[in-house]
Formats: sequence, structure tokens, C-alpha cells
Amino acid sequence: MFRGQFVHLISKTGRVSIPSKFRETLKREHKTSKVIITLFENCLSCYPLSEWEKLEKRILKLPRFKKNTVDFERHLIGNANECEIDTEGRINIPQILRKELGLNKNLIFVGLLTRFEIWSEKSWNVNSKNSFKNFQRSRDVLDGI
Amino acid sequence: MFRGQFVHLISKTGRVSIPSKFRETLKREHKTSKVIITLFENCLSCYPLSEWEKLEKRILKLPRFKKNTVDFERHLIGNANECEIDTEGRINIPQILRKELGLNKNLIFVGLLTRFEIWSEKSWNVNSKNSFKNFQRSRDVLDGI
DNA sequence: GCAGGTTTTGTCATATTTTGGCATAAAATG
DNA sequence: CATTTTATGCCAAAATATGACAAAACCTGC
Repeated sequence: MFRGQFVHLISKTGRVSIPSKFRETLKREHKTSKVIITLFENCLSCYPLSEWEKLEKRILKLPRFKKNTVDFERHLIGNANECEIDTEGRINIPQILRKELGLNKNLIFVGLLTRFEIWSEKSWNVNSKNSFKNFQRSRDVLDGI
Repeated sequence: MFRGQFVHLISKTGRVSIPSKFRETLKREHKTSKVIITLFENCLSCYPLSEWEKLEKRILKLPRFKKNTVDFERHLIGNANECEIDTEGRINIPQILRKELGLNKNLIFVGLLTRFEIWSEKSWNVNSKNSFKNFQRSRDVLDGI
């Protein structure tokens, strides 16, 4: 499972190293060094290939010419990139995604069990305040499960 | 599977290179370098030959003389062009299609699993705002599958 | 706090991809 | 059939991504 928070530096060419704990999880629990990175709200959402493929199978069952489906695909699949982790544990984040989110300098990696997220430091700081408020409000949710 | 988004430049003569990742997918998963390009809404929809043939089979099952069917066919089939990818990975987009969509300068390639789309930068920007709204609305859809 | 290993980052060389240009071939036009 | 337009093949420059190596920073156990 992916857990915790890490700050890494992205290079001018868009390279950044994946936290070694996440690499460890990928290898041990998912038996892969490939991740799919896609745009999700204000950050990048990263899935181990196997997890992502489950999602794709579900999408392929939707009526594929329906406007809603197409738009949904355009967003989710249209921003998805397969990245292979190199020998030093780095990936290359496509320019288009970097631009979209303003990724430079410090990136925040956040583990979320079956996937992890990548944030620019700036939006992370803004967003984490909000999500803390939401957390405060919704801490009772779990008691309902 | 086709995924992700790429910006490529189209030449004055209508030539544009297909993203290498898409070429890779065509070769590996579809064993072809031929694509069928057709008009769909405000963009070009591109199918590997084999996927296109599946689509044709489905279309042949529609009630053949119904107005809807004929209109659909005129549009989708009537604008379909077979394009072969050349040695540098480029295709030539027929003038009629270029004109119809106002394709010049930057084109956006969008992967949609079994097919991909080509947009003019302008209409993509307009459309992606809408598709983001639809995405927001339909992200829960998947939880129901 | 320090030695030893691991992880992260920087740099440079190499390979791949994308683009531009030009010459030739094919097709359309009158 | 000659002329113009459009498409294709080929080469090479420019931009981008990838691989390898090594320095720097960071843990960890002692």
C-alpha cells in the first residue's frame, strides 16, 4: 500500500524520482515498474499498471459513442501516460502535464493506498488546508462503514 | 491502448507526424501501419484498420434504410479515408478534412483506448472545458459498473 | 557523531522523435 | 496534352527523451 508524503525535485527536462518506498510497493505488491499517470483535478494521479487496466476494462464496457462517455474518456484517458521507472528510479513527466499543473522545483508525492498523487508544492499547500477542513467535517464517515 | 495527449505541427501540405507512442501501439497491438481517419463531431477520429472493420460490421446491422442510419453513414463512412503512415511516421490529412476542421499549425492528438482523435488546438481548448464538466458529472458513473 | 549503505540529484553522451526542405511523382484541371 | 496543383520519398537539422555514471544528501545502526 502507498502511504505517506515525500518531497522531490523535478529537473528542467521533466524528470523526477519516485520515492523509494513507493517503488518498493510497486515491485512487491504490484510486480511492475510501470505506472499510469493521469490528470485528476489539480494533481496527477498515479496507478500501478495492473490497477489502471482494471479501470480501463470497466470503461470499455460503457456505450462508446455516447457523448458522456466520450467526454469522460477524453479527459481521463486523454491525459493518461504510461511511464516506465528507469534504473535510478526516475520517470519522465510529459511536458503537457507539467505545463497544465505548473510543475517545477518541488513536487509532493502523497500515498493513497492503491495509488499515489503528485502535486506542485504550491497547490498542495492550498489544497491541503481545504482537505483538512473536509477531514474535520467527515471524520465520522468511517464509523458508518 | 491509445492514451495521452500530444501536440504536433501540421505542415502547409497537410502532413503531420503521428505520436510515436501511437505508432508503437498500432504496430504492437494492431499489427498495422494503416489507419482510417474520419470526421466525428468537431474532430477527426482515427481507427486502426482492424478496429474500423469491427465498427463497420456493427453499422451493417443497423436498419439500412432508416433516415438516422443513412445520415450517420453519410457522415462517418462518407468521410472515411485510409491513410498509410510513411517512413518518418507521418500521414497526409486530405485537404477536405483539413478545411472542414480548420486544421493548421498545432494539432492535438488524444488517445481513447481503441482509437484516437485529432483536433485543432482551438476547438480542443473550447471542447475540453465542456468535457471536463462532463467528466466531473460522470466520474461517479464508473463506481456503478 | 560517525562509517557504510541507500537514495536522490546533476551532468553529459547517445538515441529517438519531430520538423523542415527539396526533388520527384502522381493527380487534377482546363 | 501541357500546366498546375497536390502528394510522396528522402535527407538532415532541431528538439526531446533516455541511459549511464558519479557526486551529494540522507538514513541507519552502532
